[in-house]
Amino acid sequence: MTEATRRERLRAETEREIRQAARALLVERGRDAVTLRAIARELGITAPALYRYYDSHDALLRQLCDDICADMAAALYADLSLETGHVGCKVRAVCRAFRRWALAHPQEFALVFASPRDPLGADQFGSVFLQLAGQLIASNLVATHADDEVPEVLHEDLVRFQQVLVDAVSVHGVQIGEDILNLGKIYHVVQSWVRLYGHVALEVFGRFPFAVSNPEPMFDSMLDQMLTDIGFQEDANS
Amino acid sequence: MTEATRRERLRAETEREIRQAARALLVERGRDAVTLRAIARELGITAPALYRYYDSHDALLRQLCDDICADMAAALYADLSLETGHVGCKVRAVCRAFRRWALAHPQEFALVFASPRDPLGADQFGSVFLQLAGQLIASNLVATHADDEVPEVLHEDLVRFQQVLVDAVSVHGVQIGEDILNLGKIYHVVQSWVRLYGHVALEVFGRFPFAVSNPEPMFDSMLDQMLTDIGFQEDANS
DNA sequence: GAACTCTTGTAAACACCGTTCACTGAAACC
DNA sequence: GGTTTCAGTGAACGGTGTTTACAAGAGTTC
Repeated sequence: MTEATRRERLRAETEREIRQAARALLVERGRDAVTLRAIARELGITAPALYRYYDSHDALLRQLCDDICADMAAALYADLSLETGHVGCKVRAVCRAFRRWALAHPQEFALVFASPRDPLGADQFGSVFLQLAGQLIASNLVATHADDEVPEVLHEDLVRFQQVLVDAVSVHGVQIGEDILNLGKIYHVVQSWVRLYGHVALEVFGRFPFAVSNPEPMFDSMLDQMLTDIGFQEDANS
Repeated sequence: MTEATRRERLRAETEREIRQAARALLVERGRDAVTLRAIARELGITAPALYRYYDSHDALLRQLCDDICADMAAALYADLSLETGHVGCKVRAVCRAFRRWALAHPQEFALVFASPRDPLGADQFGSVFLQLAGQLIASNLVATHADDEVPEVLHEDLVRFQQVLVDAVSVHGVQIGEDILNLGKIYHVVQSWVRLYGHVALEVFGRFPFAVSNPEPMFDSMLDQMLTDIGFQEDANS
């Protein structure tokens, strides 16, 4: 187990502390408070020492994004594992978990999901959504959508997403045939992501055009509608 | 016209230049480049002089947000005035204009619509949307939604939005009866805002789970679906 | 026109920031 | 034991928001 040398262990430990301090600063005092000097102060070292671990402040922020994604994925998986119902229930659970996470971690959400930087890859995205989307589409419950519903101009992009989904699911050893993962279904997954993300972001940023005093039922209501539209919704009360 | 004294005119002029410089910096080099010293440098004055106009850097940023909202509203109104069709066409036009504006001004969009700061009031929001939403709801085209579709828990909040809409429309001298502006319709307007905002934000921030090479038809497709769901969509090609 | 106030700007300073560089001292290696 | 590797230091540079004391012009009053 302890193959690593003493120096390597110390380095790993310090790196862990750096990430931890950066995360705490982001959560407690916002993005602008995540400064090299503040992190160093927390660890009891000086700012230039951090350059032994990260090339720049920006690189450290990127690492922070990755950490956040990983943590979010873990949180979603955790909530998902508590849900033992059929696929529809699982989708609902993971959507609710996403909202809950975003509201509990607004700074992290803003950094990862609403910053005009490089688009994040599928892996960084937290594979939870893709995993579940794949399973959802694969399940025969969503069989009402055919390819010809989807405008031809979108085919090229949706095929790309199809590949992303196949790859995401195959990581866990599951195989999906292209006939099951058709474009009509994929299109509806994209539409669902639009609504889920839209609702959560509006709520986190307080950008509904009126004061919302009771946001949770509003979200659940949107979710019901979404699940109905996507093609399976046996009962609205989960 | 020139009631103002010479000093007042000079002050107004300087303030205008400050806003202009701040805006240019935001657009060209991002939020973090909007610095008091950079603005002052642009005007050929020193940074502390700016404190004669704004209490703090943060206050200046707030002003910047207001300016952006006003400009966006003007842009949307301009695009809207080019559309001479019925209400459905106007809604489509303003939604497209919103997307176009957001993509052309990503930094401004991020600042105004995706920052974890105080929620913006209805006026700051750019009254265009509310105006149009009011007109849309008032038109009998959207008559398919009844109040009992809407969960009771949401009534309180939707009534608040109802009031916001009535106020927004009445500013322009138009009166709407409560019977026409019913909760079912209002609910669908909120759902539409969720989808519109979600799609635009995902596109601006590059947060679709796959590379989108052809985003415009995807947006139009979403818009078609949205207009259909909201209850009026005579022909899909506008 | 002189004296006065109000306003707008300046310069200097403080504490903070990211980043670079020459350096130390200890761990790791041969 | 000598050498190399490397985490960490301290000083420095130019940048930031903000405060303070001060100057100089504009507007006002007598």
